[in-house]
Amino acid sequence: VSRPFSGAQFVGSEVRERIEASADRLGYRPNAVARPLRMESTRTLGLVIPNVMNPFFTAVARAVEDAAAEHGYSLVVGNTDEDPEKEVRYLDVLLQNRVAGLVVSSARAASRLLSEVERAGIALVFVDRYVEGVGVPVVRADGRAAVDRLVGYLLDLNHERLAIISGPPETVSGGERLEAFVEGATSRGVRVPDEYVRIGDFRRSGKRAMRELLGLEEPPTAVFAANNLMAMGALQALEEAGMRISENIPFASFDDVSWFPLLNPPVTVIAQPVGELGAVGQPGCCRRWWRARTGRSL
Amino acid sequence: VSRPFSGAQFVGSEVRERIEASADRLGYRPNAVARPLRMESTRTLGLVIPNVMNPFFTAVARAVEDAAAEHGYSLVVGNTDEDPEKEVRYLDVLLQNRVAGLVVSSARAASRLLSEVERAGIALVFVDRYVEGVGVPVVRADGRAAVDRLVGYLLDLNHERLAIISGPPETVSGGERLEAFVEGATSRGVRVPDEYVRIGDFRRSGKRAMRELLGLEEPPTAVFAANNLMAMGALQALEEAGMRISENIPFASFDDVSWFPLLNPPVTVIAQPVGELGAVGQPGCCRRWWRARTGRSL
DNA sequence: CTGAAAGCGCTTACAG
DNA sequence: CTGAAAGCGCTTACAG
Repeated sequence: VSRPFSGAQFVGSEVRERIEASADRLGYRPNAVARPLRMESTRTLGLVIPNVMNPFFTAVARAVEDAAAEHGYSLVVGNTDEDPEKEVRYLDVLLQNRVAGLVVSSARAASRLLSEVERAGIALVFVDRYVEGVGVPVVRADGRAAVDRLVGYLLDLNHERLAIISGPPETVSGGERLEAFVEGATSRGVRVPDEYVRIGDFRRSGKRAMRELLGLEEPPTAVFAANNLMAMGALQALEEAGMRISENIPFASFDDVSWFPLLNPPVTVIAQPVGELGAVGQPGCCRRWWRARTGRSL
Repeated sequence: VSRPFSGAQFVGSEVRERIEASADRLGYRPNAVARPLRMESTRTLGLVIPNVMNPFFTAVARAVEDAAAEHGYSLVVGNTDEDPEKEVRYLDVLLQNRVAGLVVSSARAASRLLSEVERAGIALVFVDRYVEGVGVPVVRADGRAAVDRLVGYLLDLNHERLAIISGPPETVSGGERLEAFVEGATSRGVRVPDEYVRIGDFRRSGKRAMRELLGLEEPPTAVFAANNLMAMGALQALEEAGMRISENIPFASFDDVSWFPLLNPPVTVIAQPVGELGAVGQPGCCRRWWRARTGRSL
């Protein structure tokens, strides 16, 4: 009975018809749970991210789900809230469920489990953030060049007092963007003083950071937020201070967000090509993504 | 060997220790795929929504995932793009995978499959949109009272030319909001002329609708968009026309969005308590959600 | 081409 | 308390 359902096996047309008729009549639906037990491989993928509510990861989730569905895979999603413990828990459940592959944006503490994943030979890809020492492909846009160009752009606008609301420098994206920002300025002969560098958390910290910047004796004349959430907090602080973006302070953000254009004048943005994410590893893709190979290749 | 792993069965402590030691040494991880084959019930839930990128559904996805995780369930997500065919495909895959339960915001064409789900005794709940004739609990905020209050608010502001960018009237939310809007005005002695009622699609249509409204000989003095996406389009159109929200045209939206407060002056909003969604059906919850019982109870 | 059978990794009566 | 065994629904050699 199984044969007509499991692809092109040898089945006579008479038998096939008889089986299909009965199946229809009985409302039979193959049990996808039993199959992998025999096949040793599920058609399920896991996505572990800090939080879908972050627009960047919303887009990631959509892109990954699309790509998964296209290939007949289901996507299980887990939100870690940057909590290493939750990350471990999700990974463990996913491994117990024998997912065929894993897309992870790691809170970077689960390296033990992740090495295990690697050893188990389960397909694993990092998005955006990765864990040092786990030899696995990373899919992320390299922001260096973009940040550098942004700095040039701001300086061309005659804003010499450049401030950055940075992510944690010990994270890959945080460090990279901060470094590129400071170096971009320095290389153009502009110093970024320490008080113009506010270290944030990539989350809620943007508001406080912007307040602090506005409270300085000599506030900056342009501000760059290193991701979308901090940008949003910073914009709130500006709003509260009664300042217009870009009229008073030109404002730039890493990560685009659908509503930035609605602000007047709009925020300057470094957009990551998130929609293409799902397609990475497929033919013809993707010049704009950086595929770091710290080990195994994609 | 199974016993120590599957809850409080009778196992001697000596045997238990021996087993656990070996398990540790061998890196054994129970196979969660094999279990339901015997148990007849997975610990997986399915969420089928139009699109996670819609902020309302992003919040739904997060709330449902949280609730699922809390109870030890995994969440599989599918985006239908309002395409009934995709909806059927997702539901079919989910059924094949024998999910324990299903949370669906339906594109309303899959009623055949949904009835099947119902018959199969799989837990099924609709969020926001439901399918007529499928006797299943619906979780949604009833917008009637809120829309009515909004209309009162706008009229109190002396805006008599009220326009609505409505969703499809044949959808539950679309019809309900449109009706409440028109009746709210009428009951207060204000007529809403036909040209102030633009029927949209709950998606991209907001922009065109707002353009049309602005192009009228006598444009409205206040506009209400019946969901977040159309609101966004409408705001774009306002922006393009060089108009400030609320200074020129007070603008209201169904669904809150995190960035509305950043607009100046902010959009008036009818917020749905999405965060509570995951908690519905749990003790002490939720006065603000409407649990329609078209049949079986939650 | 087709039927009968083994086995994937669990859970759970069943006997001891 | 513990071991041996059946059976969940598939897939896939194997023999006919």
